[in-house]
Amino acid sequence: MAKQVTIKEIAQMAGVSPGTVDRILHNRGNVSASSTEAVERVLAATGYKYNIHTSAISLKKTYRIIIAIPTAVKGEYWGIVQLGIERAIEEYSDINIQCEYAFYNQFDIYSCRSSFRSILDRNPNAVIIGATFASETAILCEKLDNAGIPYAFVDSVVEGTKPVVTYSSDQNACGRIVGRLLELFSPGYDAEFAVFGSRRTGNERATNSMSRISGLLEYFNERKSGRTIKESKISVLDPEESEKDILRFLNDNPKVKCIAILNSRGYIIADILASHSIEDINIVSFDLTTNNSRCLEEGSIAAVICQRPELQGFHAVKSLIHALLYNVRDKDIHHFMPADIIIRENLMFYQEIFIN
Amino acid sequence: MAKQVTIKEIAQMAGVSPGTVDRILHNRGNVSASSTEAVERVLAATGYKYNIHTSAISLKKTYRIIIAIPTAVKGEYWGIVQLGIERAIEEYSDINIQCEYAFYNQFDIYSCRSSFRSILDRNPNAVIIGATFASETAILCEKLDNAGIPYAFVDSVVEGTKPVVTYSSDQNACGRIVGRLLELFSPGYDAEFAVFGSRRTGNERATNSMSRISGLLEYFNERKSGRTIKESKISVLDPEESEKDILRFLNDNPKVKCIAILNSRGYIIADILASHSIEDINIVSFDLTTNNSRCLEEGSIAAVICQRPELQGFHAVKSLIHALLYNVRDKDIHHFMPADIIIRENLMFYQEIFIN
DNA sequence: CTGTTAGCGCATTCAC
DNA sequence: GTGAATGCGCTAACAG
Repeated sequence: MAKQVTIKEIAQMAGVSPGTVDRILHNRGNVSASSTEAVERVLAATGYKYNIHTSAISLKKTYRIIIAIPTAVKGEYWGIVQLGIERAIEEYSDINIQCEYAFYNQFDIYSCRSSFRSILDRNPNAVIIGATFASETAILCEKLDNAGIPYAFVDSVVEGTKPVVTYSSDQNACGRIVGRLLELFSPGYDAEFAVFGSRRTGNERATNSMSRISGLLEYFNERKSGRTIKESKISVLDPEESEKDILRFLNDNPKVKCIAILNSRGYIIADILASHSIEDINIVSFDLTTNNSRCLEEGSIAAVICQRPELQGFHAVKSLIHALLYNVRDKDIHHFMPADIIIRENLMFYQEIFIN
Repeated sequence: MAKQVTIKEIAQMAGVSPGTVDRILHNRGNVSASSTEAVERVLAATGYKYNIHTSAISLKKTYRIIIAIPTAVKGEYWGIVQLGIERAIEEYSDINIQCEYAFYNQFDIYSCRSSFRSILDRNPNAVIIGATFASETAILCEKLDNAGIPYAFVDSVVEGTKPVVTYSSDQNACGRIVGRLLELFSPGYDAEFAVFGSRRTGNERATNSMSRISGLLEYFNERKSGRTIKESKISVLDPEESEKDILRFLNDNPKVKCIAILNSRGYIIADILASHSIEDINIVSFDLTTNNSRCLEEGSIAAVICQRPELQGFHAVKSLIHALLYNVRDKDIHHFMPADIIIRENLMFYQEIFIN
C-alpha cells in the first residue's frame, strides 16, 4: 500500500541518472564501482520493486518458449498440462510470448532424443520440460545451462540439473496417501488390498509409479497393521488379457476389497469390474482424465488422486516469464503440487479451473 | 499471440479519436449514439482486449476497497480469507489500492448492523462482504446498488442481491461429500454414523451448517443404505459439559464409528476422544484451521473438508479490481470453490498456497 | 459531444 | 561511464 519507489527516485537519491540505475538493475555492466555502490545502497534501503506493468510495456521483445513434453492428448494428463500453459499465455497476452511445442513419444526414447536435440536450434528464450527419460533430459539441460537458457520442469524433476523452477508432485507422498485411503476405506475389517501396476516397463512415467509404490509400501510397513497387500500387474495393450488377469486375480483373492492403480488407468479395471457387476470393491487411481472422471461419476472408481496438472503448466510459464522479464528467480525453486483427493461428490468442483 | 489491437487503431477504424473510444470502454458517457455504435462494432469485430499493463500505469486514481467480514482470527477461517486478500493487494501493489477492514462480531447482529451502516460513509469504491446475517446484508447491498458501488461476496451468498462476483462453496454438496466419506470409511460394516452440530443456534455460519446437514441427509436418503445417522449437539462454550456430552453419547451408541462435525470445531471432539484413548472412531470436520491441522497430524481427525478460503479472498479482490479498472464483469458471477478433502497424508501440500 | 495531449514508469538508444 | 531523450498503450484533463 505504501507508494512504490521509482527508478527515477532511486537515481535522484543515489545522485545518478535513471539510466545508470537501470544498467545496474539489469547487470548490463558499464557502470563505475562508485555508482554501483551508491545505487545498491539506496536500492536496499528503499526495498525497490519493479513495476511489472511499466516494465512489461516498454519491453517490446518477443520471447520464444519451447515446451518439450510428451504428446498431449486432450483429456489426458499432458493435455491438461497444456491447458494450463495455454491459459498462462492468454493471461500474459500483453507480452509477446511465442510458444512452440516439441512433443515426443513418452514410450520411445529415440523420439525423445531427436525432439530434444532440435530444441536449441529453435532458438528458445526459455524451455519447459516434461521429463520422462532422465539421461536425455540431463543432456538437454546441460546444453541449456551452457547457453544460459532458463528452463522449468513440470511433472517431475531430473537430478543434477539447474532449473529456474520446478512444479511437480511428491510421488512418494502420493503413495502414502493411497495407503491411507485403502486403510480408511476398510476399517476394522479383514479385507486385503491389491496394487496394480502396468505390465509395460522401463520407460514412461514408470519412475512416478515406482515412487508411488514405495511410498505405499513404506506406509504399510510403518503402520504395522498386519494388512496384506497383493501386488499384481495388468497388460495395458490387450483388453481381453487384462480382463482375464483381473477376474482370475479376484477369484484367487476373494478378500481383496480395495484396489489401487498407481497410474492413470484405473478406469480400465473399473470398467471391467462394472461390466461384471462387481460393486463391493473400492478402486483408487491417479489423474483426473476424462475416463477416470466418468468412472467417478458412475461410481466404479472410489477416489482419484490428482496433482493439478493445469496448475503446473500455468505456473511453469508464469515463472519463466518472470525470470525472463524481471530477472527475478523465486527463492523456492521446487514447488510441490497439492495431491487432491477426488470422489464423485466433489468431482464437479474440479471442473472449473481456479488457476488464477 | 496475435498482435493486440490498440485503442488508437480502434479509433482510426471507427473514424473517431482515442479519447472517444476510451469514454465508451469505460462508460463515461458524453458520447453520441452514432459514435458509440461505430466503435462498438469495431470493438466486437476486432475482439479488443485491454492491455492491463499500460492501463495500470496511466491510472492515477486510488481505489478504496472495504472488506466487511467477521473478525478475522489468525489461523481460523476468516483469518485465512484475509490472507488471500492481502496476497491480492500485494499482487496488485502497482495499482493504488487502499484496503480497509470493517470487521464485525459474527455472533452479534448489532455489531454487524453498526459496522455495515458506516460502510457507505467510508466512501468505498468497492466492497467485499462476508455475509452472516442475511437481512443486514440485504440492506447494505441495496444501498450499494443505489450508489452504484460494486461488491463481491465471499463464503456465502445472500439472495436478492446483485454482486459483481461471488466466491463461495456449495454447502449442500459438502454435506454430501461428508456422507460419502462416512460411508467409504466404514464399508460392509454395521457401524452407525453420528453428526454433531453445535448448540449455539440462530446466527453465525449456522446457515452453512444447515445446508451441510441437509446435503448429508439427502445423500443418505438417496442411498437407501439403511444406515442410521444419529444427530447430536455439543455445547461450544463449556468444555467440561462437551466432554460429558460426548462420552455419554458414545456410551449410549457404541456402534458409532464415524462422527461428522459440520463446522470447524472437529478438533474439540477429536481432542476429547484422544484424551480418552478412543482411537477407532473416524472424525470428519470442516476447515483447515490451526487446530484441525494439528488433529490431522496427530491422527485424531481422519479428514477435513476445506474450501480454499484464501482463494476466495484473493479472487474477490482480483475480480473487483477488474470490475473497477477495466469495467469487465465475468460472464460467470457465481464461483464455487473446490471442496478439498484433506487427510494427514496430503495435509502438507495444502500449506503452500497456490493462489496464483 | 469530441479531438488533442501530457504524462504514467521503465527500457533502450544515442550523444556526450 | 553516463545522462538525456524517446516510446510503449492508455487515462484523464483540457480545449474547443
